Amino acid sequence: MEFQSFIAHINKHITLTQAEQQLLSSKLSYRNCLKGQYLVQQGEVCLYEFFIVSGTTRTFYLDQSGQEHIIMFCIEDWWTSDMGSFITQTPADYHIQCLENTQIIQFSRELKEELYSEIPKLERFFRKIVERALVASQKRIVRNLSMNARDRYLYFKANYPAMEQRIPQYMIASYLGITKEFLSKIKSQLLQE
Amino acid sequence: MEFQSFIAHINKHITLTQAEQQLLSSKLSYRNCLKGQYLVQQGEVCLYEFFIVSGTTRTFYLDQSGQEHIIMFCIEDWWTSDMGSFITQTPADYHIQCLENTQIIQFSRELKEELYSEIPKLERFFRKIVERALVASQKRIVRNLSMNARDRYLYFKANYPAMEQRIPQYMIASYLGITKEFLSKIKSQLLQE
DNA sequence: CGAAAATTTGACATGACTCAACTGGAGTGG
DNA sequence: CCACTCCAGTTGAGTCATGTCAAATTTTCG
Repeated sequence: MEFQSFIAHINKHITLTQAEQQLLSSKLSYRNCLKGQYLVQQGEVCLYEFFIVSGTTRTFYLDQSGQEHIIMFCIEDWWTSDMGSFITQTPADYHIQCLENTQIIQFSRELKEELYSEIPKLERFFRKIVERALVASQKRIVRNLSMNARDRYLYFKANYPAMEQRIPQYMIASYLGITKEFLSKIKSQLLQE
Repeated sequence: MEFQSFIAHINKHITLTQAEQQLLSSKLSYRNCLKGQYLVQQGEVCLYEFFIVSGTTRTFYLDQSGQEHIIMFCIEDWWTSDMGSFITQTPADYHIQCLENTQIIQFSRELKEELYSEIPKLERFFRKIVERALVASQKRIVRNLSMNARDRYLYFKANYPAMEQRIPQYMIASYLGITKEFLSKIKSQLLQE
């Protein structure tokens, strides 16, 4: 079946009948995005939630002084969106950009409402996904509060080894909340040990 | 009716019938907690989600060096819990403590499952609540990344004026990610302007 | 009133930033 | 295949925001 990986992802959290899987599949479509392409632009209303089938995205905030602050990276099997914008239909706070060619499935509000009414179980699925994301987000706050730059980098390296390869260092620095120069110094210091 | 404020809170997000309101009320009970009391202890499994009827709580992480890092304050009409612990039944990452005498309604996993099956709409309600919390959490990450200590304080003051009165300064400092001494210096500097 | 807790203040230390110069690939075009 | 450019990454000197520690002061509350 075509949307196998997505269905499998859902079945990790709830159990869909064959009929429900069929119904769901019939409403989906893939979209292929190029490296560099924007899925959401800060200031414009975010119309979708995105499930990443393959590829990588970054979500970042551009402040008044033109600096980028990376909130999250997203890889296959994860969801991304500017949720605040999506649920209230107000201008997005963040940009979401593909860092590689990326294949996604996108969910508009209408599609989600339709799915909720036809497969009410999905309400539970999305609740669980958001719960997980909230837990991760709070843990990130704690790390930023309680760890210094060096330890945050070591944590990142240990927990997202795949990302360290695929993502340029200056973006990792931004994600960690430090400058690219300082990350470079941390790395060279770590090598000397 | 007894659980009026709670029912009103729910009705802000979904619409319950009279019968559903009755049913819901019949399953709830208040619990009164004293200032200083812990609702959740780091290291122990968190058994409930809490709705705050009145009072204030803080959620904080105690690191190896014994330092406290405040993740959030909670006041009336909000929810608090260690969600990671609650949903996976693993030891909690955080302490949750009452800063005043606090009246709560607590929801165990069993109660929530029961409610979900009897009032499926609540699935949607909780999804929305968690979505809101996630949006707030991500915004906090961005503020911590993009603003300096002084601006974070001004933001806090402007957006949570009520809390500034009720919460000791050293906790606000911890929430902002700075030391109490430095917050004190920021305040005195602001006064001189 | 008195003790404990919270806040303030000052001297000094340091982690992280800025800026500018330099290095080294990865294209690109002649 | 070389020369050129562009972008990511490195390195170093100087600076700044914030932290540490210790003492003084104020507030809270039994």
